[in-house]
Amino acid sequence: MNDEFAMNPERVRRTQDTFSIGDLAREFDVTTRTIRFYEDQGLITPERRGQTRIYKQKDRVRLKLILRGKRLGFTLAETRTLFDMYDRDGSSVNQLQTMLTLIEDKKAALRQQLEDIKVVLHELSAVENGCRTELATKTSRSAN
Amino acid sequence: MNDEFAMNPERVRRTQDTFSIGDLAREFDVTTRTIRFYEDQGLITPERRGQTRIYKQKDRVRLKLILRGKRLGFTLAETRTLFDMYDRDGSSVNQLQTMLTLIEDKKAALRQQLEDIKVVLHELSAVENGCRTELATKTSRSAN
DNA sequence: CATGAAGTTTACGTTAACGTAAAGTGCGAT
DNA sequence: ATCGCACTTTACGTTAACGTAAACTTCATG
Repeated sequence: MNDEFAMNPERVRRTQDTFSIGDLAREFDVTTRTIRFYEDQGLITPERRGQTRIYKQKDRVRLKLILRGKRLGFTLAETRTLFDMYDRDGSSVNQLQTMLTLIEDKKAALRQQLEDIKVVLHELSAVENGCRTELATKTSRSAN
Repeated sequence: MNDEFAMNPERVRRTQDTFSIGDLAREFDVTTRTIRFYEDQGLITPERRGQTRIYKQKDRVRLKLILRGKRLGFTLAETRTLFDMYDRDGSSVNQLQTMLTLIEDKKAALRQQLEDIKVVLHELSAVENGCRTELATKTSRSAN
């Protein structure tokens, strides 16, 4: 009914199959420097056409995963470990278990952080009350 | 009744009035390097007897305050600002208000962090569930 | 053909709070 | 006199994830 949803590959290009570094930078709102850095760290390995990097869907997905991992608190090294496992054995049970372990660790660390923050918030409130009290004293003294 | 609680200054020394850098390091469980670093940053200014640093109660209190500030998420620079204000005007209302502002900022940041952590914890749980589901699939397949 | 946008490499800079190594001084005790 | 320990200074190293600058190439377009 709507041409926008036609699946005919001759008439509608739903997905690009290659991307420039700039394309990805714009799409994911990161700098090209960042993307090259990820390559440096062995997280992405785009093809080359001469000097120029050619990114394919696989690379795009990886970038998305890296960014997602970051949001979840994974270091680049951790994400790379996961990628490496996937590369060595795409359907590894081991890999999934490693991921689960990693997730558990992160969750434990975050729960600890959460507790710490709560404690510090209370301490800050205590100090705040102390300040207000002292401030009131000084203000009333100067008002006398 | 107990000599340990006698207040006669001739017989019982309740408080030291000077400390070596090692004394303080031990008491607060920091390295001497740390204490010298604080001095470098202008947070403490002990006297000298030749080369040797002589710390007095004032310095000890400051160190305690620095460490407390750290626990509360204050940077050394922020703590220094507070100290500077105190040094210029020991009973400054302004100084208390600065402190209150700082505290409010920290609290706001922490509350934000708290929310972020909660979100990430949920996201992690979601990914975790995804992993478990996939793992179950693979396991059952290999069991068949 | 010149220009400008986008791409490339190399490599040092950033932030915070120290760690660590190197090399020397001071002093009480043996 | 010589240990040995505590103390001193100076200055580079650490961590993570890029930022930034310099200097160059490639390509499409006017």
